[in-house]
Amino acid sequence: MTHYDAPAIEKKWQRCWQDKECFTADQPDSSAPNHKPKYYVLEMFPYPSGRIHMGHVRNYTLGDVVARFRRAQGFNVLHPMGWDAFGLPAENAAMERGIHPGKWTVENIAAMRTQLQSMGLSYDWNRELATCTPDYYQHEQRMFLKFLDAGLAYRKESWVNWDPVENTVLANEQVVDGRGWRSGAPVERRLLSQWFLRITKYADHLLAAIDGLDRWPDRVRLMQHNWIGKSEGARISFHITDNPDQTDADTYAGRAIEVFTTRPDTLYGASFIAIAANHPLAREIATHDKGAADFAAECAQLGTSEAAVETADKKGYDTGLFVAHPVIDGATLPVHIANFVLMDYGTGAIFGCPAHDQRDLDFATAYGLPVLPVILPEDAPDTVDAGSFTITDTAYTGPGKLINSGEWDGLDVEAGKQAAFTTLASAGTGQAETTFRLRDWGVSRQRYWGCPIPIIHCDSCGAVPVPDDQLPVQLPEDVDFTQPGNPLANHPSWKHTNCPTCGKAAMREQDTFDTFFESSWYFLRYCDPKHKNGFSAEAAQYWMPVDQYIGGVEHAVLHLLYSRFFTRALSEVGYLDLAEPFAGLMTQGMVCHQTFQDKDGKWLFPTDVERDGDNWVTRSDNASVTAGRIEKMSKSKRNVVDPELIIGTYGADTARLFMLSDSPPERDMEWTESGVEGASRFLKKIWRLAADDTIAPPDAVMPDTADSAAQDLVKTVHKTILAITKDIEDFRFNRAVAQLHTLSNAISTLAPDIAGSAEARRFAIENLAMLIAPLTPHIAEEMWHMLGHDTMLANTDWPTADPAVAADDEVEIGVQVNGKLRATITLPRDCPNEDAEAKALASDAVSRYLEGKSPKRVIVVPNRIINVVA
RNA sequence: GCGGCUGUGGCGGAAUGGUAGACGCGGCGGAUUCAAAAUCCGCUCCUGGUGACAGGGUGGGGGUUCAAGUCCCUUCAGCCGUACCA
Repeated sequence: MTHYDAPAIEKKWQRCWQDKECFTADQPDSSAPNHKPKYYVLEMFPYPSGRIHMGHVRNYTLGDVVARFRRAQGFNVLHPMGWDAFGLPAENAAMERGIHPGKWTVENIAAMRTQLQSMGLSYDWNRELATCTPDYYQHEQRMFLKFLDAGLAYRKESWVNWDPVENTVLANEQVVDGRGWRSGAPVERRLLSQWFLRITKYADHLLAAIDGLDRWPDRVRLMQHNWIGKSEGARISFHITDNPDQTDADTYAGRAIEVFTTRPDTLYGASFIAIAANHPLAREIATHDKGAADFAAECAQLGTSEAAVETADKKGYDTGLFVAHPVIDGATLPVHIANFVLMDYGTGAIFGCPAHDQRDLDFATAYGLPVLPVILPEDAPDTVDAGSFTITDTAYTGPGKLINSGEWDGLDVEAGKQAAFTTLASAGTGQAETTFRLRDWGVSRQRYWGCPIPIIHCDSCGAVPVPDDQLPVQLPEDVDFTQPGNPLANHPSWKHTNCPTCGKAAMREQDTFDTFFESSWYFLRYCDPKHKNGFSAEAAQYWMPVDQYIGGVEHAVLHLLYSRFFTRALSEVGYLDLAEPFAGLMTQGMVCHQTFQDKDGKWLFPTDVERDGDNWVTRSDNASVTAGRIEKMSKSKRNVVDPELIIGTYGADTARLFMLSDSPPERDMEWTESGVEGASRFLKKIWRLAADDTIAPPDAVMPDTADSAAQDLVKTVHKTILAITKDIEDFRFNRAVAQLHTLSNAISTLAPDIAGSAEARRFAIENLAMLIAPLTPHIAEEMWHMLGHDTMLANTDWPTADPAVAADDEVEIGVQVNGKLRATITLPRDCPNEDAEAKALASDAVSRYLEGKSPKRVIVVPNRIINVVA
């Protein structure tokens, strides 16, 4: 008996699959109708960082199981792979190591492709794409120009993080505590003119269509729902008053500040107006008010990330201006500039009602503003009324009746809102309005390594699209990363061109697209990867939507929402006719590993340490090591395991099996050495089963005289087929693996010398090979081969089970007395409830607990449980 | 801050509202071996008991139900996202 030689087996079958083109997807052909139903499996394509990591191994193993399973079930499967090849890391490599981003990227792709191929993934490599090639990105230049024609793209000013030392725009992740990550200089907010895609046009559609995404995880649907953030409220105008104490007031008197609120019912409780630091009025005031200017500068240091803005201490600046209360005659409210008001949401201005909004209350407390309750809580004691109800340090946001609110008194919150709409509308100072949290998608990036935006700026003609015959606009190769700023803007000649309209000297747009642009349509390119227009409507119509999309939950909102929008936008401009790109979605958890630190707190690689009894020590010099928390694998904490090392040591099948074994796919998992060993041990075990020469030859038939134990094994096989089929359909791969363990235990414990054993074991091992094939395809093919087949499992149908054989005749069920388990009894399956009840009551344990009394009630759940209520 | 998720033996996890802990890891005991590795068999939630068995148990607190890991309320801890990382 030869031993299980994973590297040799894996290489052999990978070559076989390739030679026989097992995984080439059939393009639909109208002259030869394809009777197989299509199935599109897609994993989120990787950024080519240079080496695959365990997150990739997990992601692509999950996808490969689905692809192989569906192919075995008779689907025409499309399972492609490519490279999300534009992005910041390539530019960082260029700056740090002097290597060209393109060269770096191409080398990384080559290395990672080899690594992926060693995993035995069933990709149709003919469809491979890399987004950094003009062959790919030229299509998005045309898409963008069509969006522009259709009014789906436009230009406006927006804020960026500016590093004054590096002269570059920083990504949010490059801003650490308000400073540039490389320069350490405090960042400034700067306004730049940038391109936007009008995703908000589809806000309602994108929101409503979430209901139809029934094969998406609920949490992702909820996150998208909340991200779009539809809220219905009112827009209210507050007019600035004359104020004798304020010399500037005349400049502003009579002008309106537009406020959006979801709580117009609390208008009587308003005690101030707060506007964003970058609100037009605030910026105007800052031009002549040093205090306002200083405050704006302070706010600008927070950078542009929402988390930074929202977690900052609530601060404000009193402008000295007042506005008239729109409902209370003669009342005025002070106008503050506040750091917690966002210009991007609503109108960039709010009215503060401290009694019923915690943030407003914190602000009012800090700045000595009045707190007037206008909602009396539903559950307030009778002794509390409008006069005595007070708010101290907790705002009340629940339901109740309006108080201190003039003619609205006594209404509930909902009726109060309606009353407010009526009052405001008749006074002409406000109306009902719906706003969305979702903002238009800013696609301009001040970077080199991205798709050039095909626009020419002409002093006379403005922003002019690059004519079709001049597309694609290609990136220049000769760029310099040694000087600060955007290399595309620094390039001596690339940006200079002539205006396509008037012919005068003009400048190219020097920004490139956000890399989410590429990932918003790559799934369409795969449908027809050589097509001159990016893809054909026919191919897209056939393959789309993606039946099963798999990737990290970190993309739950942005990438998925942008892709949903992009598919709609492309349909609007005539590329195809489809709204939703992803019919099914599975979001995988992270791969984690224990962390290790030496006595100086330096992070250590798992390969640097070893166990010494209950402790950990360094391999090199036995120094003691602190074993820390189990965290997401990351380079910075060095708690990484290299997939190539694992595949080299144990084989791809072992790595794949361990990925699928213990944790459910959507949950975080911990990579452990012992887990890998366990997976490896299991594969060696099933290998020995297939290599056993006491099993029957192919085509052997179970003898009529077969022992009942042999028949039980056959039954177990049928049960296992049913269970694993369901488990794979439901993405419960860890359970499928457990079923495989149970089956292999049943095979190995069946005595070899009883009647029917040899035949039953052949039947079981053949099915074991077929069932494990999607998970560990190489060893499955080899076992199939060892069992005497000259076909390939890659071309073999999924096994089917006979439910009648799988069904048990008897069931063992629990008997409870008052909800506590007291006995178990065996009953014929589906026996009448009366029989079940009689047998339960007859059991010793039950009569002991009943103490001769008759039960009050007996609940019989057929084949499940019996509960006797005493 | 806001939005989302997760929490079950020593560990990863299993459990259509119906016998909590399948399966694996680790551990303990045994077989095999000159010995070891590998392999095979048995035991393994906690407490008490020789045992049959009894009691407790799904982050904490409360509730609904004949029955709650599962549903509801509340609270704590950790993780993900937060619009220029991908």
